[in-house]
Amino acid sequence: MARTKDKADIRKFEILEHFQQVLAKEGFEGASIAKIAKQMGTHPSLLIHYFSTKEEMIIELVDFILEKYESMALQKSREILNPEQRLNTLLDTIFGVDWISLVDSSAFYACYYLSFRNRKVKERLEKLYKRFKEYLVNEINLCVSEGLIKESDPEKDADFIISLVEGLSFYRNITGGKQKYRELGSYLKEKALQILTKS
Amino acid sequence: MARTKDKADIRKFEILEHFQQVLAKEGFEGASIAKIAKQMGTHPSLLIHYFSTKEEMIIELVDFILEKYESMALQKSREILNPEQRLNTLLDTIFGVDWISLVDSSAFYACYYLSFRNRKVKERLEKLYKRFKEYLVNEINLCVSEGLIKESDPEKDADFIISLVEGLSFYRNITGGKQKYRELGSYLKEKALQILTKS
Amino acid sequence: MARTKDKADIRKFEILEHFQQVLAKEGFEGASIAKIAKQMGTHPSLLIHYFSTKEEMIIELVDFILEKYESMALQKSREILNPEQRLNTLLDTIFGVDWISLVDSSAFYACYYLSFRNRKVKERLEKLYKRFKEYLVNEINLCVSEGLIKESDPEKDADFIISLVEGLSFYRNITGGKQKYRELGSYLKEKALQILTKS
Amino acid sequence: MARTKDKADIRKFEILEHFQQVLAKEGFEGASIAKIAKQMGTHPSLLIHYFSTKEEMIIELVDFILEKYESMALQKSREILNPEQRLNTLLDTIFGVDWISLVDSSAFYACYYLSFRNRKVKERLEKLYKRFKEYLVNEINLCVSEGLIKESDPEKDADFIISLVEGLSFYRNITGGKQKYRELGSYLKEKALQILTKS
DNA sequence: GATGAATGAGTATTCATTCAT
DNA sequence: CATGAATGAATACTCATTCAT
Repeated sequence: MARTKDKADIRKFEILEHFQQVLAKEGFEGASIAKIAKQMGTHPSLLIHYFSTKEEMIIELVDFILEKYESMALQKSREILNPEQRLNTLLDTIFGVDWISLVDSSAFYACYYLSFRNRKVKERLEKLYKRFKEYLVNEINLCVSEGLIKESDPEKDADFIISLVEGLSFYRNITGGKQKYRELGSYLKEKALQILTKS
Repeated sequence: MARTKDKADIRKFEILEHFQQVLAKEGFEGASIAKIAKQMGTHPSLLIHYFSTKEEMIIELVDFILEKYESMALQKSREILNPEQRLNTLLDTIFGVDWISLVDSSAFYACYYLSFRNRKVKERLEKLYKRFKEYLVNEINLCVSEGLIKESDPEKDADFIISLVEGLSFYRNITGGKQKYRELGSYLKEKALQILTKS
Repeated sequence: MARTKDKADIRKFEILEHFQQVLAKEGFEGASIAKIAKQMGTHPSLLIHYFSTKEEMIIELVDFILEKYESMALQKSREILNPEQRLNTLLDTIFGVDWISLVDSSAFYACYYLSFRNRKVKERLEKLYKRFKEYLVNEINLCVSEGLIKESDPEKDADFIISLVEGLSFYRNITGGKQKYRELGSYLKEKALQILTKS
Repeated sequence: MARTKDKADIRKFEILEHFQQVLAKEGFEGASIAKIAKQMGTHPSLLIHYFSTKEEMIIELVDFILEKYESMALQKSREILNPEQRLNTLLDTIFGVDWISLVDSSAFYACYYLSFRNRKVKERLEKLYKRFKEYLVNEINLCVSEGLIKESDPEKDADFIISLVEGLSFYRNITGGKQKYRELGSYLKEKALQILTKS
């Protein structure tokens, strides 16, 4: 019978949304409490009131961003039973435009860059990728047991796929637009499939 | 008999070195002129004397870092004539530990993250990767003409390799130490070779 | 029953008072936020808290000074009905010591000098003198209708009086003390009266 | 047989010219050595080289400006013998546009404002007006002895004229353009003549 | 729960000036 | 005669945070 979200949570959510916006515009150096407050039309002390510290605010923002990143990621393929279709859909998803576009690239790399100096952030990222890898390993094992993939070191192949996906995402911000990204994405997906199935 | 560097250049170089150090320790938000000066044992005004603006200092730092990144990168394979050995050495280099360790990861991703909001930085990164890609395309074409690689879309395969390399570099900072990196690196290199040579 | 001034206004007033003091002592070049704060026994950031910008602080100071200048200026003569007495009192006031001493000369000329480069300040000064002139024109017209002054171009005569008054004020700061000023003031008043009444 | 100006004097002159320009644009607060140097295309240390101190530079600038102000001022009437014409020409000059336009108003009032806090500057201004007054007293006495002016307190009338002239100059910068100034100038001149000659 | 006054350390940059060349 | 490296204090302003209401 509990209210699922109380007022404070809503407020916090609202603040984090604005934080992310300012972060995207101004980078981590420029994303000050004052600016976030200004954009919200409140006073800096309100933000402190809810998070007590900027450090804390940052940590919660990181969670906020990474949760977004993960939440929608691997839904689609879950219900498909045919292993071939299932693998295909999975790869389509992670090499596709939608996923990467989910989270503002800038915000994601802000977290990544932050992880170099902030242990808590680093831990969160590690967990995220650990879960991602586990998921992939599971999927690969499934394909192996179904005979779709003959021989594989699932651990290494999962790493391979993650590397490829992240490389794509990294490279995207350097070499241009959505169209190029889409093309390269489907090329890489093909290669990943080749490697997995040795075909 | 000309002086290769005059006093100012030496000083600037020195300042940029210290800038990079502080950047690695404190991140972009924390790398203030005052801190850099303090670490050098000088006054902030001296840094301004040489760069007049922090913005300018940052741009020169980006050049400084990216030049380092590029300079040593692709030397080794250049003199090897045997195409098979040559390709092998090239891949060893770019998937190896040394290259990526050349530049402090944090500094490199600082540049990358900066490129989201700073056009000049973005342009510099784009150029860097354009040159990298051109180099790879050349090498692939060479292998094709020598019969080592049978069929290839060199443009796309270059993109593939870069993605894989950058993915490795990205992933490295998340999943742990040098040893793991080395293993994953050589696994990815193998896969890259497989894809190129269809073996 | 409303509070006539809330805390912020009181604080602002206090700050402006101190600003004016420092201005008188150190001139515009020397009147830094830090010095004003120091004299108040507070921190520079507090002043910024209330005015957000030095520019804004200056504008409010100008208003502050000019309002002082205008407020007490033309009160005395207002209630006198006899036109001769009334004109006399008016001239006594504006050529007298009290009025000019009201505002620190230095502060007033600081505003004047500032008006050369600051449009807002210029506009405020223009308004001040426009009102002053209108007031004088009215008075002259009154004297004309009462037969005290026979022929006059009220506009030009108002300009004449203002010029004389401001000339006196200007000249005062150059040629010495109160006593001399008082003498010259009453001499000029006499001449002004002569011109107006053609006697 | 001495060179009338050596190189140093020319350089100093050049510097002071630029100083005045910057002063007009930026006010005293903004007229820094660095900016003057920049506008000249030299280095700050050069200015210091010639004036050793900014204080000194300012004093020399004040002399520079006030000399300009005085130099051309009272030339025209000097050679006229007919006393009526002579007085008339004198008044035309000092109430005319040319004189006041000689020196940039802003620069002149910069000196005036500076005199509040700088004794040396104050002394120089006092001398200037003392000479001005002496000159006027002489002229008035001349007119008296020639019968053109019947009764006068030359000292006070000189003060009267100076007040009027300075009032005009002050008022000008507030109420608008050259045309208005010209009109008011000739009106005030007329009044001055009236007062002097009691006509 | 929210506001805003207050603090004090911090920011990039400018200042006049000194010194060595 | 001129340059420019170097200094150190000063500038306006921003920062995260505390506190009282």
